[in-house]
Amino acid sequence: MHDAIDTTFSPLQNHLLVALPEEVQTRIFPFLELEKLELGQVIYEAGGKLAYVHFPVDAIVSLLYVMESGASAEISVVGNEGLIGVALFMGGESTSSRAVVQSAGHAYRLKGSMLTEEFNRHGKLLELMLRYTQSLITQMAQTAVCNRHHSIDQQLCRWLLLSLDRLPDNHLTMPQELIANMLGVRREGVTEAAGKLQKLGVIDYHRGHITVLDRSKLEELSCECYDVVKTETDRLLPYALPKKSA
Amino acid sequence: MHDAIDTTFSPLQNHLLVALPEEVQTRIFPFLELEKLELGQVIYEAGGKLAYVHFPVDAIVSLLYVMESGASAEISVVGNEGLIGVALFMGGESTSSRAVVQSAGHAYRLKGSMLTEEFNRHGKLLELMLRYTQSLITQMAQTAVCNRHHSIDQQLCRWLLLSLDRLPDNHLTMPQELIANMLGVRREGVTEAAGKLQKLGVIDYHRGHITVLDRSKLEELSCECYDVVKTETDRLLPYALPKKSA
DNA sequence: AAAGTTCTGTGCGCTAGCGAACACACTACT
DNA sequence: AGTAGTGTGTTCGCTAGCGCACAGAACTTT
Repeated sequence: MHDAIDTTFSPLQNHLLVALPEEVQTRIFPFLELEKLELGQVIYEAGGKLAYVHFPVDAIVSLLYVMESGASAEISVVGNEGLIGVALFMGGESTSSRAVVQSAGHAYRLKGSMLTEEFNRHGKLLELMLRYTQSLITQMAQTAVCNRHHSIDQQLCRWLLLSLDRLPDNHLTMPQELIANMLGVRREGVTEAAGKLQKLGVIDYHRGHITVLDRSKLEELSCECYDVVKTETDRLLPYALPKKSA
Repeated sequence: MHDAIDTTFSPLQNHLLVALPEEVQTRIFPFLELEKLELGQVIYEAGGKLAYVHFPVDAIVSLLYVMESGASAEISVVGNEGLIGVALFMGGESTSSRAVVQSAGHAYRLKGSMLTEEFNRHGKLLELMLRYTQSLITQMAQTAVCNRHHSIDQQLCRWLLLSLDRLPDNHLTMPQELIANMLGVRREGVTEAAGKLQKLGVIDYHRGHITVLDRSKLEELSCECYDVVKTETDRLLPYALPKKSA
């Protein structure tokens, strides 16, 4: 699919890792393990003890809450701007949500004990992790509001944009059924909303392959939620703005 | 209503403050200022820089998101188990939500600089704040899911229970209009849901005065969300379980 | 080429919640 | 006692989204 995709990866492709001072990098980089993440793979289960934190490089991971009834909803999205497993350093060691791979790719994982050790040095890593956590909080809060007030059409746009920002290209592989799980709506609802976008020439959708054709139109059709999250994330994590800083 | 309610307050009535080691208490308690909080008072505005953190003793504060359209939704509730203003130590200094007093009462406030100074000593206070923040995250995530999947009836029960847990008695002063703002629904929707509860003898509702008569019934009628949040909060903040630990 | 699987489109009846409009409280003021 | 104000109950038509059921299209397997 890609020509360059199977070249070597580097931890520097993750915005948090690249922003660490060299001293910290030399301490923890040797312990990073590259892991391949398949679509749908569960990185950790709700309530389970976290053994690792994951720093995505080209994968996208969703924090998903699954209810007793089986109904689900996405709480937030994580790409190479962040990490999966904040509960580890926040002190809880587990979360009530599940982490699922939304777009296949790769991530570096680090043993929980290694991370907390560095965290407890109370240096730049702590500061970065906390700022990232706040951006996560913003995203979750916005998701709550969006779930309450906005239409499926708008939410789909928001979701596509959030995914797009974390993707190397404008192409996403994911059947409508899974998108429906993320948004917490019926598959048919997604079919309809995606159909509209298709008709407008904003996206191209074929059997689980979405290509975004008109990004600005997408932003226009989305609710304010995308913008709020984006702006706040950029404010909190300024280093993540340029493509690379290394 | 209470005989003891207008006696002097103490910072020890806040579960976070009471859990601090004595050494930290002697450092920061002299700087705590007792503040009276009126119903509807805005403690901080969305996007505004935070000057203080607030530790409620007998007040309840809601983190509320207000959209461009004016529609709103509650993100989480804070009582004497927590504090208002986590963004201060998380590094963001501001939030996209507003903090509104949901139940009048009192809180101790502490200058932001005082808090961050103590936070940066990287002791027990840091640990407590982070654990509390994670419980906030859990609550926000659950709110997002609840907004997506549960009926107004269920959500009202959840909301009442969360408020009840943070209240000295089983009585709450708040018109349906404001509850509607919190839940992000129409006032009429609340009227209907509250009417049902009234008919079932679960609550007594008269012109903004709610008295909970049958708490266990309320738990039964609520969605799973209340329980999830409660359990997780108790797990993360075990010191908050008994009445006092000092 | 045939058969099976996965993904998408469509149609239909149903309900929760919305928006608006209004009548009736109960409280407070003067 | 009267009047204004605030909180509550109710009604009615409307729409978004649900649950279900099925048809067809596009890939996969053999």
